[in-house]
Amino acid sequence: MREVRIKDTMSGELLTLPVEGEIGIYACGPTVYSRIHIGNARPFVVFSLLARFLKSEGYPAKLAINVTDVNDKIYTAAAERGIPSSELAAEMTAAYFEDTGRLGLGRPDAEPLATETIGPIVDLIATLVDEGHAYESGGDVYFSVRSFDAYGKLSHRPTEEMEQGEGDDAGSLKRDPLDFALWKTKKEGEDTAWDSPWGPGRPGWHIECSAMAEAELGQPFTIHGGGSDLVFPHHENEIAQSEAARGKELARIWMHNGMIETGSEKMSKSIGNIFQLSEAIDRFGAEAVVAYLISGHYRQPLAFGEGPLEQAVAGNERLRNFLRENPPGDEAGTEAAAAADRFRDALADDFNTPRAMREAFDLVRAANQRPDEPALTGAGTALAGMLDLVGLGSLAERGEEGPDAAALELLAARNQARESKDWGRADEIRDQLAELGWEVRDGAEGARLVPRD
RNA sequence: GGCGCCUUGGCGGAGUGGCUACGCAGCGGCCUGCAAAGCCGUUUACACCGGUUCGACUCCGGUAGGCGCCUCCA
Repeated sequence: MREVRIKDTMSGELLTLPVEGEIGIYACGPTVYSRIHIGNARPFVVFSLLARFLKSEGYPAKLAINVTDVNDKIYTAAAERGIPSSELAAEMTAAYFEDTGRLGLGRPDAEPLATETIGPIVDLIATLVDEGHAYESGGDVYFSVRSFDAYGKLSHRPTEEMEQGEGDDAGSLKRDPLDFALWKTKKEGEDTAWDSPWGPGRPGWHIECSAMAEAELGQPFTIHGGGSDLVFPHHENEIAQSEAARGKELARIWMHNGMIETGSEKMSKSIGNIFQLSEAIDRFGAEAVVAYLISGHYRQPLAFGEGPLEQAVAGNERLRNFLRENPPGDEAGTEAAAAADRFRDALADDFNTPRAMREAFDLVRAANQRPDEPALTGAGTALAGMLDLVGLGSLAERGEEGPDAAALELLAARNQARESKDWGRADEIRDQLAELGWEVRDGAEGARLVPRD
């Protein structure tokens, strides 16, 4: 079990994960009012792979990624389409599961829905009211920010000059402009509501995460993550709610991923420069999308464009080619094993995926340079193990189907043509094979057929 | 205006006080009937100006430009 360090947003320091007890990880998932874009996919990939790595190191990690399925935006989007908001939310939740499922990374250990956590949400709000950290006003319930002294400790903002709301007209109901809604009374045109001690309504934006995180992971848990745009106000407010209610820390480490940018501007549904995850997978494939998302350090912004995606495709092809020639199986030699070790070291050091990938590519080059080096036997085994850790294990999988009889026949005919040095005929057959989806590679041991993309 | 971050070679993107990141693309070469794959070489990368230092891309200060959050947002 390696010592794993993660940069904590709150303290700005690298903190070491505890070796005792469960590693609870909560990452904020999407609000499902439309299909998710590739920026939304970044935390899903980062935290899924982090949990996978920790488990492989022997840490008892549990990953929870929520779905926020009740929200103003959902009402608005549903009204535009003229369908019930619950129907839109269900549709988009299903789309989210499908789109992220196509990444081939499996599912998080828990994926709670806000609408299925209403009980704990109401209880949490009631506690805050009882403790004097929240108050009812006109059927709404607001959190009293000034009742929580530590407010601002995550985002390091002075409480002066702050004002928040969800674009509604609740201003007059608040005692203080800093306060934010925990519970919103049912309004005209809204088609979902739950009973509560303050009348029918629905949760505010931040409270659902506090409740779901506690329900799934207890409090405190180890890592709370999400996009860097959630630091304020979302995560700041989660801290205020949870810590004011329970009198103890919410999470030990705050881990935030950087934004994906198009033309140096962040990808955002409200800006409209979005690229849907499903579209990216359709065009470049899941492996390329995953490779792209781990091509930069999780905390840094990542440039988006066709170039980077195409580069990911090409890089994957290099790895796949190597694995075709060096299929996993043999036990890894010392040098190959050392590369795998450094790969894991990089991941243990603030989850540095680009540095880890360097080890993968370095290993490929070394093994290609010195194919007879004993220390590099089993390089394919080592490489496949590394790639599996970052969700690219499929690069090691052999094509599901070998060449069919027709292709083999053509290949044999081409071999004959080559023997008689009938190059024209040989090239002609090569073109025919290409049309059948096979690329011919002539090597020392004869010609091979490799599936074309 | 407040808080924080960034500026690396054609592109993406790591990293370190003195040593080739890596990948993609281009160019040249090796191999090859040709091609593919692979290998080698290559295009003198670290925004600018000062400072600290024997030595800075890597630390400090400033300048310019850019970004994020402060309103919904991964």
